[in-house]
Amino acid sequence: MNQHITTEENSTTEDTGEDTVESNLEYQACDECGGDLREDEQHGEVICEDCGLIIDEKAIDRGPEWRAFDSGERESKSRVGAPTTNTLHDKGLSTNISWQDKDAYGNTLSASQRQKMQRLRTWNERFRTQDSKDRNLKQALGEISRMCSALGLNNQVEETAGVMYRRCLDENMLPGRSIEGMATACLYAAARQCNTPRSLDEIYPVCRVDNEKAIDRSYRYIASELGLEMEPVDPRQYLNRFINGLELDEPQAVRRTAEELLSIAERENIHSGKSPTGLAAAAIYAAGLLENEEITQRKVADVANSTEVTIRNRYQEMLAAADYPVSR
DNA sequence: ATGGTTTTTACTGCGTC
DNA sequence: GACGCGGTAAAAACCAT
Repeated sequence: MNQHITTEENSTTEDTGEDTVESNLEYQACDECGGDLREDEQHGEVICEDCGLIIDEKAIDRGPEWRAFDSGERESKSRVGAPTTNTLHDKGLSTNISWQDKDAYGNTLSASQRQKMQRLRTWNERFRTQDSKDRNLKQALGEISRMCSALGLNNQVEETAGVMYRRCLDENMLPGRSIEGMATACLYAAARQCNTPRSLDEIYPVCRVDNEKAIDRSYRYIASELGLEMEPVDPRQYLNRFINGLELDEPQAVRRTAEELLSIAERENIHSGKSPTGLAAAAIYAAGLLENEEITQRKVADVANSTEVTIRNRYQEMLAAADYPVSR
């Protein structure tokens, strides 16, 4: 049984997000060529349909759109209360007292009322995070949220990571492990499952875990304990991001060629056992050669967190497998 | 723990600008 | 001389067993 954890039911952007995003994008045009923009939700990127320029890597959570224009929509969109979210430790269901000292009409409160509200806030906060699990969860979700922002990962990843962490907590997997480590591991797994992988090398600098291996260990633990069936990362998922990190004249040509090379590599079975980032880097470098782009091994290695040696080995194998150089 | 594989580190020589 | 590239050897990391 393939137990992919997703949060489709609870995703706040699920049913309304798509049309909303599409209609928003209609009004925007690509800076480079003026083409239409398309949101690649899988990769959390906004891409120009024509030239493929990535306009925005960090998907913005545009939040729920609660408008309904006919009875059908009203039916499908109707909810009781606010949407629940796994990014808050109580799923956003608890009382929240505004920090502003305003009443419902926006009028400023009197001094005594202000004092009263302050006391209520204090107590509300105490009840909200009453037991240790809640406090634990609150901290973990805060960490996950922070790291998601730092890494430019979208809300779906945050939700998924949140669900995973909850499961870890429910299954009593936390004792003896650090909250930060498990939260980071959940995020790593979630990013992979949402097809927006980030390598451990990328995650490590933004997390608050002091050793990189601990994350890896926790990740494996989670994956096996929760029965996640994690497939190896597809190197193609790194292409856009890495290419974007290089300043190229024809990024799209390079991307297409690199994609092709990776597909061939996959077909010829020279990819298994090799690091996905290294493969992606080598494909980009090789594509650069074929497309007459000036890309140095050093630069690709840098954006891909790999090394020149690895790129050399991989790209030669790939070109050989592809029977290149064939000029095109 | 162990052995096989892959990646990284460090160093070298070569050609070019 | 700096730079990009290719190769190598040895260390380190990784992975299945």
